[in-house]
Amino acid sequence: MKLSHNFYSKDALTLSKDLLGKVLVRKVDGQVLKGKIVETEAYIGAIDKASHAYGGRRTERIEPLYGKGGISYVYFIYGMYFCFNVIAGLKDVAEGVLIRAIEPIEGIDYMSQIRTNKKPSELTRAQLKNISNGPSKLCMAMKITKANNWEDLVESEELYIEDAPEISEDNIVESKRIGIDYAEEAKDFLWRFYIKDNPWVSKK
DNA sequence: TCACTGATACTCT
DNA sequence: GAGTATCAGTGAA
Repeated sequence: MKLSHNFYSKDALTLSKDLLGKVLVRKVDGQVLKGKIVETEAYIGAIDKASHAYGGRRTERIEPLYGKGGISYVYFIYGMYFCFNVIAGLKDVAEGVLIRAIEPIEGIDYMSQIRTNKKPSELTRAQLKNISNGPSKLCMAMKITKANNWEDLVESEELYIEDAPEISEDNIVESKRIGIDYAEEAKDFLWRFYIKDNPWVSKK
């Protein structure tokens, strides 16, 4: 079942944990691609130097962050890559959750084709994980681009998140976030969450 | 398996 | 013009 607006109407930290184990669904080119969310990061604009919206900054690029919960925010980074975020909270509150890694469930053949031009059976274990164990990798695997920016995950039929059994607290690991060394004290916030012992997590 | 580094283009100052 | 919420390739063990 597709998650409702209600699910997203909470703060980013809670949503980050709640999203673990849920299933990201992408329909593209007549294919159905599904992946279990295994790693997330919270970004809270008001207090977080690592957030694009820190200190109330508001530009056209980050405008989706201020939108209502449940819309997508896809941004371009390092000249080559996309990252996919889910917006949390209410309108005009800049909170979001970065999806860092997924575990492919359905459409693996197609994702493998996109990423390596080979069938999954031809890949080594390492290559198989490499399909989606990182924020930009999962975007490539699922063909998420800037065209999917500002998409409503509750209304859309091409990009949404399905409900799945909750992950127990015991299996959620909190950790420091990644790739934000410039953010001073904010880089030490334990705002990254991942599913314990899941091989698809980008970094332990 | 791990550490290091270049690629690359979009956004804000 | 500078900086960036990253990745793939390389080389050494």
